[in-house]
Amino acid sequence: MGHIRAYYEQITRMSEEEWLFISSHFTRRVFKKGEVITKKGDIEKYLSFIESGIVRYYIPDVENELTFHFCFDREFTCAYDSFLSQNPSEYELQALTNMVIWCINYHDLQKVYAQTKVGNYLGRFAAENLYLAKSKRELSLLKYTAKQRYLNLFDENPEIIEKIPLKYIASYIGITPQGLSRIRKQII
Amino acid sequence: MGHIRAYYEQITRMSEEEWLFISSHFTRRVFKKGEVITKKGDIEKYLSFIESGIVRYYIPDVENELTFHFCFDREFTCAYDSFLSQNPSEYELQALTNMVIWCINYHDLQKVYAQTKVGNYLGRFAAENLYLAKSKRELSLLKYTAKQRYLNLFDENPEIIEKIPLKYIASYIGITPQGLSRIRKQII
DNA sequence: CGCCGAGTTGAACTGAATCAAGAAACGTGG
DNA sequence: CCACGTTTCTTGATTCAGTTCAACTCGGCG
Repeated sequence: MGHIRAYYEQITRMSEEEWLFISSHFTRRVFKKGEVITKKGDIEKYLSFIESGIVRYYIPDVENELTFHFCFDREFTCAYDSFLSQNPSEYELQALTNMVIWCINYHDLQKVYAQTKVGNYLGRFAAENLYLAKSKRELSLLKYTAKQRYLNLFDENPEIIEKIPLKYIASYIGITPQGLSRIRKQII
Repeated sequence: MGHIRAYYEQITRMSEEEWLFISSHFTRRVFKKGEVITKKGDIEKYLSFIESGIVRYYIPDVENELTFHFCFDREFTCAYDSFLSQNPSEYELQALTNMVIWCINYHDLQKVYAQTKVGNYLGRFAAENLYLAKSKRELSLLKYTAKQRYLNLFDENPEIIEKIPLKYIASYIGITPQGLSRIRKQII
């Protein structure tokens, strides 16, 4: 659980007391490669910190499943839309590898927000950064061709290209697996 | 300024004292149609509430200006990326109509966050909702064709279609003005 | 060994871009 | 209030990025 503390310390100082209060609400969970962490239609119960593993975010659909995000080691992961609104999720989270995560449930997090100043600050900071990341992605989708988006992934997040099956990457950058296969051929 | 209070009251209750503290930091500003509110390269000083008027968000470029957002009456408006990070803005805000806005500057907002519980809550709430809106837009860009995105605008935000020049709408849904003109012809 | 899913490749097709030109609407000054 | 220039919108012809459908290769695994 030290990884969570290290993560928080990058953002703001926190007293021992605050850390004990916050950390007491996290519990450990384990998932196998391929398992679904959060199902479409369920209400997201947990905000989770990834100790190890990779998560894929996708909208399931018999014909045309849509992958739109990945999370890695030492990041928080969550079906935020559902978690924030406490409505059923429109998408799913799947473990792409075996995983270990640390979870805090919705009500405990509300307690942290209500009872610690630092919790509230961290919550706002997290939401702001999620917003900034999505803004960047919006511009990427509007501004660049699929080929350019793929090349940008190399620079910004090579981990995605190294560790994730092509078909999911294709969906993530908004094209078909065949389309991405052709783009790759052009590049080499 | 009553509109701001009404807006806040939709989100959470607030004491008279808190309201007086918060509202004392807002100042009134006026812009003429076509004026630039926040310039690219400048650091965003203000978070602003729109009393009346329409704002366009865009990345200026001699060749290919990119419009990616609009704000209307009784919404907050801001170059958030710049405001949150206090780095120079990569985009601009322009008044599409004559406007009246109420502004709070960065340092005063930090005071509000530091000194009122309700301010912090409102800040987190705002960031979370900005995130949710961008998430929705991400999916719209990945999932639908330009034609479908245009039709969705009718349902979700007809104000945009009624009040905003076609060339900006085209950019917003990710196509050229010529492209949108053709799509329109198909629909009628 | 044979099966299955992931990735590649080819051919025909499509949505949207680009280039170019004309029509309509808009704003400003006389 | 009209006339003129500018901007916005439309339309046509051509090009291009990426899709779709289909067939094939490759590697992992029971």
